[in-house]
Amino acid sequence: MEENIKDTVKQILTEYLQKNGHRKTPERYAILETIYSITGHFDVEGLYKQMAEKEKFRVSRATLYNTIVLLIDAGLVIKHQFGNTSQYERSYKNETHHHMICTSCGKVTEFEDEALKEAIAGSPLRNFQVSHYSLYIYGLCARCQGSKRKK
Amino acid sequence: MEENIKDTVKQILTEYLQKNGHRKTPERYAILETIYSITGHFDVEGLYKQMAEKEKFRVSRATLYNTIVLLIDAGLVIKHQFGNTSQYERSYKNETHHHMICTSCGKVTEFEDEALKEAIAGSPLRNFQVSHYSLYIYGLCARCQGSKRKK
DNA sequence: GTCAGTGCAAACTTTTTGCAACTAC
DNA sequence: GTAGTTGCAAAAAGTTTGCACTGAC
Repeated sequence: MEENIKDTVKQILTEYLQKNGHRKTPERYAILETIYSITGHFDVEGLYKQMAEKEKFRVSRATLYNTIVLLIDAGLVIKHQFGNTSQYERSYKNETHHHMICTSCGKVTEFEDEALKEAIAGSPLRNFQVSHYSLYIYGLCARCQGSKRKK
Repeated sequence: MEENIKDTVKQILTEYLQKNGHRKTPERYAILETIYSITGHFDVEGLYKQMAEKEKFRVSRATLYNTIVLLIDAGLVIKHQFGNTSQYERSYKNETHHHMICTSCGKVTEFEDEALKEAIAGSPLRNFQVSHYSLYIYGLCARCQGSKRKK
């Protein structure tokens, strides 16, 4: 299953690169491979470390930034912005989900809600071609409700 | 009406400061006043300029950052994160709304949808005390749909 | 062989922090 | 008088950019 998805997204990347006159560099495939082995969110620093340590492939931060822009444009990655750093996650075959963010400890929890999804999908947007969306719900997580302390 | 709201939020700030043992400095009230004269979103740089130019009050950027944290904690301001800079907006008596963000030109449009609001409010969150939420819908705005160009 | 892509380091931007001066209490 | 606040400047953190080198085509 997982390998299947990786093959598919590589195929999508290949088509995207060809169509846009970009080169099929090993860096791009290695980055895509690594991203699709990460389940949740990641930021550039985390991706950098993971590639340096777990994968044998070392790429520069600049290339990570460049490549992520490509992957977003290719529809393979989406970008989130909570906290100080940009967070990313793979988007192909990744279930749409929502985010609960604790305003005290910063913990991010994902959840799904079919009714909510339908409500958002059914929202009448005039003259706007939706690609994806993000719902962030802020509040206090269970742990922080008792002790309202700031980190 | 507007003045009424400003008086009310100042009152809320006063109570918040007293309860938490903070001082009632003129900077804090001037910042609150300025924020509540801004209708939409703003970032720290914009707030800084507006205070320097339109208001007679000059405060340092450091104080703006410090004060905004207080105001968020007091429930008078909420924070958004689209684009590179943190965006803020006043939250007292400010209608909950959603955001459409154009992935091509970056334009942010606000809209309201009662059904959506109810769906979000009705979403069953276990062990999470909601304070507020943000829905960001990404896609192409009318202008950018024709010419899919990147800025 | 050519030019897009990469790595590196420097530059930039936004936000945080340390510290001396100030002031609300 | 004395902490809490402010302003400034330096530092930190994240991202972008310039440029020489490399390698995909």
